[in-house]
Amino acid sequence: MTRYKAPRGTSDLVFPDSEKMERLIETACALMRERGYRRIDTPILEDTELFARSIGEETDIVTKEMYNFEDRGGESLTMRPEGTAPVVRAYLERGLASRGLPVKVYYVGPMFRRERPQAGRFRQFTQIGGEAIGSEDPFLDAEIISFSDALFARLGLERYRLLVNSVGCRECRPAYVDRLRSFLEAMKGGLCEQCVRRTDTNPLRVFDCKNERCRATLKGAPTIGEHLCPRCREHFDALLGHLDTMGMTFEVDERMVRGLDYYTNTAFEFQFEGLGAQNTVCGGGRYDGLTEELGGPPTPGVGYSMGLERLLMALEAEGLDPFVPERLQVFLAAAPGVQREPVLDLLGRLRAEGISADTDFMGRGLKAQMKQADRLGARVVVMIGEEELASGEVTLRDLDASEQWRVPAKGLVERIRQIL
RNA sequence: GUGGACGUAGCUCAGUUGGUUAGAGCGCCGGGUUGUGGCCCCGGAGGUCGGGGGUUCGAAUCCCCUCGUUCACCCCA
Repeated sequence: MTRYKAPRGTSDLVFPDSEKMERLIETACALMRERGYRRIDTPILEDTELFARSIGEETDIVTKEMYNFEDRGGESLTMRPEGTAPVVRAYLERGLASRGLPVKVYYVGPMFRRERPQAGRFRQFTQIGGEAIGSEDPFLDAEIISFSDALFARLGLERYRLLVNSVGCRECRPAYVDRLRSFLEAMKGGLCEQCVRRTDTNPLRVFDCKNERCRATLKGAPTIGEHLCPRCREHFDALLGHLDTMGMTFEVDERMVRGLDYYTNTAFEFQFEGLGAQNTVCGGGRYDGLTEELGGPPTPGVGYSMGLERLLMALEAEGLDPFVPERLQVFLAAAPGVQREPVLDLLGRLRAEGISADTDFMGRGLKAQMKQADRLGARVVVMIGEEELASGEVTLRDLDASEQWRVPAKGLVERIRQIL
């Protein structure tokens, strides 16, 4: 056991897992591009204030989960806990609106939250996310939501469900929350200790309580659905209609709340089976007030973010393995005593042709080199020995077919191409 | 932040009521083929038994503390 270990909640991603993640990222990014989204990369560090303002001063993320620190110049910086606020900040700072609305962008990268790790929860995790800024058309909400569905379909995933809800706007939500709060205060006797506490801090959360008595008490609670203003109602109904026509199956879950303050109207989540307690792989929604909160002009926006480690777990849970690792195409094995020059020359020529090639660097015997070739999944081995060199030939072995031939070094590349 | 479970080779794990040089399988290195993989056979390397303290003639094994991992709560991707 070595002295240094990866910090709690972080881990090394080692091959072949690292390659699965790489392929997953490639697949997801390609799908975003197919839908007209362009790539954006924002810094991992941002002003602490950016997150406090956007996510909400009282949220768990801001009050206890952020990695923030004072840098040597005295500024308070934070390692991003999520991707939306930085994107919106960049949208404003870079004047992306002038590139034409809506601005549709996607990002991939690490996010950081200082929580206790558990199944599907890490302190550093990878998200892919997309944001569509500039339109309040519910069709755009539907497009954002349908991305996940399309990605899951491409990966072969099936055991998931989509939950959607409307959390209202800046007018109707506070009114609803007040009404809910007074209901909860009146029914205090029928609630557990935690729910009584939540009545003050985050009343919407009481709907998550598993306690039987609370559930019974909450039967008569006012729902957000009954309290949406006409505008929000219309937006939500239109969204549901669009999801229908897109052929997506979903459940309206009026108890679903998102953990970030900036959401308005649409909120949605994709949950999977078999992932443990952390079963949400993708979450998102609309954030029509966020740009103003950050000092910009009123601009609507919708987005999603997806946890890629969780997505990998979902694949595992469904027994899917869509990413076969790439094989090495050629391994060059030189018999002991053979000069380096002809080996390096051939290696260079193969690589220049775009053929993946590797060779021995351990000074091993031929047998051990063959073993290495096998371990690397090489398709063919080119053996170079004194004899071959003398006659201007090499031995070409097809490891899959277990056949080999003496071939002239001249047409070797062409010959290898035939096998591959 | 709270609670439970668990820490023995790179990995997965054995280790009998505390007893002498701590084991297996896989992996790794080498040999069986002085120029040939995957199967098989043989050999080898590799372990402060998470760390510290205590009990004992003797601790991987019992006790305490500590660190770590893991699962759950809170909350979330």
